[in-house]
Amino acid sequence: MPTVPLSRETLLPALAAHVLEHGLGGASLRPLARAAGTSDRMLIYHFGNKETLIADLLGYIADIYSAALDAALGPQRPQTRQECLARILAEGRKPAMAAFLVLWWDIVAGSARGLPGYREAAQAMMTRQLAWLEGQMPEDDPDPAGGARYLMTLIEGALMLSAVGHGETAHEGLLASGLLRL
Amino acid sequence: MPTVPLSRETLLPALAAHVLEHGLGGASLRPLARAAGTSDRMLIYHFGNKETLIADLLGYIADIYSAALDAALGPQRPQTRQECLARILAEGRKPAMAAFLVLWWDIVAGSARGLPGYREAAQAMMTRQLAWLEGQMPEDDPDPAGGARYLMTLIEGALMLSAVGHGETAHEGLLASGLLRL
DNA sequence: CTGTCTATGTAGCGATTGCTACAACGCCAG
DNA sequence: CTGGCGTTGTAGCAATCGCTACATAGACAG
Repeated sequence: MPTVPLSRETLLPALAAHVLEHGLGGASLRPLARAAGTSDRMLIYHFGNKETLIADLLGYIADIYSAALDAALGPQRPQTRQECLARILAEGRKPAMAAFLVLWWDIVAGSARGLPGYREAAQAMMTRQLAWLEGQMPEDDPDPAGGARYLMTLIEGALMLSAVGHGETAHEGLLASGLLRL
Repeated sequence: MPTVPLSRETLLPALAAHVLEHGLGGASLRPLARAAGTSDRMLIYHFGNKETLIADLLGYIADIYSAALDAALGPQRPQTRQECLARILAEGRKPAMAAFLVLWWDIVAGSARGLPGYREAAQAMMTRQLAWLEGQMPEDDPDPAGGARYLMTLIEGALMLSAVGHGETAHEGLLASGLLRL
């Protein structure tokens, strides 16, 4: 079999798969290299140092996240905000999203702490998600921009509460808001 | 000067101060010990191993967080949900909360990843915050329990968006929700 | 053929990791 | 006085960390 040439681009998918499974915190060069079928020596050679490797990796992950979002998006718009919210929450409950979400909180934590590259990647993902959400707002919505931001705030809050075992709290809150029907 | 005896209880405040400044990710025994004026040797002696040290530390942090919440709570109740939300958001913007929030995202990430002790601590803090929020709901509120959960979801969403540089998005969303006045 | 440039393997550096073996200290019971 | 018990210091372990020096191999230009 022909061996593909190593480069940033060919390495990034395997690296992304590794951090999706094992997280960013414990991501050290040798395990990352093993996952990509190469050596720590070559990771440094191609990326210069670990910091830019992680930054590049986060950028790549932001890209594939956007692509996944586009793929998951059906062409049909919801008729109401309630339907829009319910559809997105259902998306977040899919098993394929679970690994992404776990990694997401690593990125949020890194962003809050100011680690290089984290905030840019997190911001890019949120910007993309916001644009997607705006496009998903009902056609007759009186304030699609504001509504999308409102839904976004609720969604992220619900995700966070779920991450700490308070999913039920978020669910009850959404019910009380009238945006979720029983 | 009399040296205070070392124990879990006397060590935890110094350890908490250290992780508040430097985070949980890079918290290793020797720096922790230095911050507490002792040695890694003694940390293991008193806590058994690092895992239970971190778990105990998270429990302690959850406690001081609750105490800080109680201290910040004025006896007067807000008259409206809007006032309640505004007051809490203002609380979250205080500089003293900044270090706490950075650490908080570490805890959320650990909880999402299933690290031992993280979910319990995060859940405890959220439970406490929810109880506090319920007590803060206006006296004539038609649904204090649901309203508190609704506000909580919005608040946590706003905090998360702020952590990734989308504070403006959350602000506009809250304005659109009608819960925040200009 | 020769030189140069890119890509890669091998080996190792000094630092740090969580943790432990061993000895010594002070205390209090007998 | 003695012996055990709880506490602490010193030293060190094997493993891992990010990174580098050095040699080598192949491709390609002159």
